[in-house]
Order: sequence, then structure tokens, then C-alpha cells
Amino acid sequence: MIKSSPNFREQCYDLLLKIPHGKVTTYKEIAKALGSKAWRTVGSVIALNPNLINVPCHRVIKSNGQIGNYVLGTDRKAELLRKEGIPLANGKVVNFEQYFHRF
DNA sequence: GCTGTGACTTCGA
DNA sequence: CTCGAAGCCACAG
Repeated sequence: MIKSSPNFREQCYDLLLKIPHGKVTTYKEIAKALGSKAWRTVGSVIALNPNLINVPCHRVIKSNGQIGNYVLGTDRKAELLRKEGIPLANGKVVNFEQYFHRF
């Protein structure tokens, strides 16, 4: 039972909440899991982040392993990821595939 | 109801 | 490898 776009936003947060601690995912994978190609929208809706407190948006990174952006700043996001146990290098995730969480 | 925008992705030089 | 431009979809005004 797959709901269409109307729930796109909610599905994004839902998947984000499903990401375990110490793991990361990419915007593209999220959109793909939703069956859409709106990576931009994924970042946009997360950027609006109505529930930033409940949504670990800092666990979402780009497809090339580079950390995306963050409401509090990329440096803050990098630090959070590092605390999660993910080593970083020049603002990029080291072996992010290893920490990549697939739905 | 249409236009603009973006926390991205991908191809080309 | 690095830099630039175009494309894409959903949300907000």
C-alpha cells in the first residue's frame, strides 16, 4: 500500500526517524524509497524542518559522501555525525557506504 | 492555479 | 581531478 505524493513529506520524516543511531543516508535514497525522484524536495522539506527536534536531519548526507547543508551549519552537522561515531574528513564522510543505511 | 525556489544529482569540458 | 551548467520534483507564496 503505497500512498502517493500527498504524504511525501511525512514519508520523508518517517524514513529519517527509521535511521538508526550511527548510520546515515542520502537524499536520493530517501526519494527513491518513496518511489520519487524529488531529491530536491526531500532536502527542501527537511530544510523547513517543522520537527527538527524529532528528526535527525544531520544523518542525511549527499550521494557523493559529502555532507549536505544544515540549518545550524555544516560544521555543526559534521560535529554531530562525528559524535554519532562517523569519522569525517574535510567535511566528508569516511567510507560513508559503511554507515549508509538502506531502507 | 501558476511561478519560483531549493539542505540535490548528474553530465560535460 | 576540479569546475560549471542544466535538470528534476514537491512545497510555499
